[in-house]
Amino acid sequence: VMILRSRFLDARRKRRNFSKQATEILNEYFYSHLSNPYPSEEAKEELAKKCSITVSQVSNWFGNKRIRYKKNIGKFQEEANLYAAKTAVTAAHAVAAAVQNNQTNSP
Amino acid sequence: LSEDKESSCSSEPSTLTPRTFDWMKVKRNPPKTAKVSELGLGAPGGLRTNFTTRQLTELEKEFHFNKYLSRARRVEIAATLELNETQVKIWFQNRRMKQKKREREGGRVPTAPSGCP
DNA sequence: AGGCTATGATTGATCGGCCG
DNA sequence: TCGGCCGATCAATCATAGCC
Repeated sequence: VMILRSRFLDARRKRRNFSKQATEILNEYFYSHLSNPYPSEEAKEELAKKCSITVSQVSNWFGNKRIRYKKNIGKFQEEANLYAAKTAVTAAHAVAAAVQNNQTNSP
Repeated sequence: LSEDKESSCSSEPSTLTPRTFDWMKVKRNPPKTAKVSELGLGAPGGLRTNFTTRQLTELEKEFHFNKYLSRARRVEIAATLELNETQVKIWFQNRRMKQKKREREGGRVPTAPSGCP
């Protein structure tokens, strides 16, 4: 019953962790959409391209992330705040840029 | 483009507190494989059945013959492999999706040119 | 080296929507 | 109204990667 588990010791074997930056991009999306972390097919394709991984891998990543996040929210608290702060900063920059742009364009 | 407006948290607009959204509460009903106080048989109720190598081999063989099953064929296979018709039906459905996924992923794009140890 | 956690992939089964 | 299929997702598990 046990030895037969080698059913297909398959592709699952050689697993490679995604690059640090890819994980960064995925986490940024996840936490900036924490209220509904379900990227559309188009969004997945875009993320896949940015991360240099396949759309399926993006789906797997979100699937695993959602399940593991809700399984133990506390364990991700730190990470959540980290990315929340990060997106807040980029948002601030965007606003600043917009204001700057507004002043130079509407005399 | 539409966006999220989901809620159902406790309250607090606390800026730095992720909150609990509905998707985090989603719970799937346990598998109703066969029963829950059914006729005799010790069919596990609420557990993910583990298909044997024999069952998978037969299902795979049948799949390469037909991607879709007729009612009759399904009954036949279910009996032969000792599975419910539903399990056979679901297996074929999942198998078709897997097939499509492979074809779609056939010509990949993932930039992964790495050295070979 | 040995153990434990993090993580990507797999897969039986569920959910909601569509269709004949 | 009923059952099958699709597409997405869930949830549990596998096997490995990586840190200590």
